[in-house]
Amino acid sequence: MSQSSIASALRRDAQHNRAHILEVARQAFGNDSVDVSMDAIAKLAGVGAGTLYRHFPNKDALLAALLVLHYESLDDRRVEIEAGESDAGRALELWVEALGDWMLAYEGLPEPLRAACRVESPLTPTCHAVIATTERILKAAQDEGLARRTMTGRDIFFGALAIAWASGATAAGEDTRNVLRDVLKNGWMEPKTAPGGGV
Amino acid sequence: MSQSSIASALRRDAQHNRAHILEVARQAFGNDSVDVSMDAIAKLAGVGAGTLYRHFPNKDALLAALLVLHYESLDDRRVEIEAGESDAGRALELWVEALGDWMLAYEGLPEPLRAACRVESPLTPTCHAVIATTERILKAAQDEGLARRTMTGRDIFFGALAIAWASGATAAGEDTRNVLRDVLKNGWMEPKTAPGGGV
DNA sequence: GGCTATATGGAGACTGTCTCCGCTTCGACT
DNA sequence: AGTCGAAGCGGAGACAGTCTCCATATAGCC
Repeated sequence: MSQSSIASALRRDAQHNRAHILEVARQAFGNDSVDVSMDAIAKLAGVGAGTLYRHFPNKDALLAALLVLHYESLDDRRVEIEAGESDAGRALELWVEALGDWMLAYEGLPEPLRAACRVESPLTPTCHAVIATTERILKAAQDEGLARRTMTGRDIFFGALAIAWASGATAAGEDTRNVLRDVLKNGWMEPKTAPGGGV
Repeated sequence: MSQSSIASALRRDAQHNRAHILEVARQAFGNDSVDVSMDAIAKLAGVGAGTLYRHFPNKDALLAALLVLHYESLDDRRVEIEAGESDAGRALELWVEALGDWMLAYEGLPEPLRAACRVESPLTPTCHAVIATTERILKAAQDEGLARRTMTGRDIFFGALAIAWASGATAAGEDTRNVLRDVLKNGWMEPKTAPGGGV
């Protein structure tokens, strides 16, 4: 009874529909890509388009709701990394890896994420949260001299996003993905010896 | 008269229309982005949609025709670089810079370019040509020990493309673009002293 | 000037996002 | 249990984009 106010704000049938739509969308986006049409999702969920749009006013909102769920597991991973890894440099490395996987939870996801960083969208808050976390983990590494101060959390976020976009979910760019990840890593790592080319 | 066989294969009015459409499209894509609709371009050019599609069977084909023109100036730049720069490492650097500009000739261009690398499209040949050139310039740098052998021309192409995509044409990511470009550069440069993190 | 291959333009098929609104159903109150 | 208003539902259809089809118009060779 004393659930959250959100739960009680929705009639029980609506709650069920909402959850069902999310589950169906998760599978549809996961099996194919975010290109699956809203109408198709409505049909798969056995509801009318109106119902779908009542719960999620546009496609980004649906994606955002799905991503918030995913974000929770990303945050769990963050806690895990921060707890288990005392080396701030290694922690950053693990975090960026987790970040890459998160961004590719659904094929085609990088595009709306990028858009959300430019114009307000339902995905925007999640993006900002991820950037802030990246910033924090980066700073810890910087404070220990394990990462250059030339980069910001935002830079790393965009770097990871760009790599996710370029390599996509298809296997086509497996090698390229690994190489670019390595390039990004080298990019933030503090050179052990002489400074390379600065900004 | 003894122009190319292409010219004589088209009636004069068709030649004129084709050229006019190209010019209009160039301006439209340049002022706004590649999102300008085909219908809008047809209207701007004062022709029917049928005429537009007769000359360019789909949007990618139109983009490809435009890009081929741009590719010529990119190739001029390549010749210029190769002639004027004896340092193979510096040549690579200049080439990647030119590459970045070329990829952002029109806002939104990176997306179709990436798609063309995965599935056949009118843009595919141009992409392959650019990758091959990058490979060649990279190899020259590698042979002089100025670039790591861990990267391929394809990797650098995708790296540049990813950066172009992430920073877009809008000014929003000016800093990020520069930082990422630097990261990419550091990524291919042979470390002067001790080897950093390997693959 | 006549004729035919070539070219044209725009209606409309198709697909996708999203809105609107008449009808249904839940569930609180009696 | 029965009533009833608010919450929810579904799907027709508005709108925008890509691209096709074909009746009509035109260039340019005779």
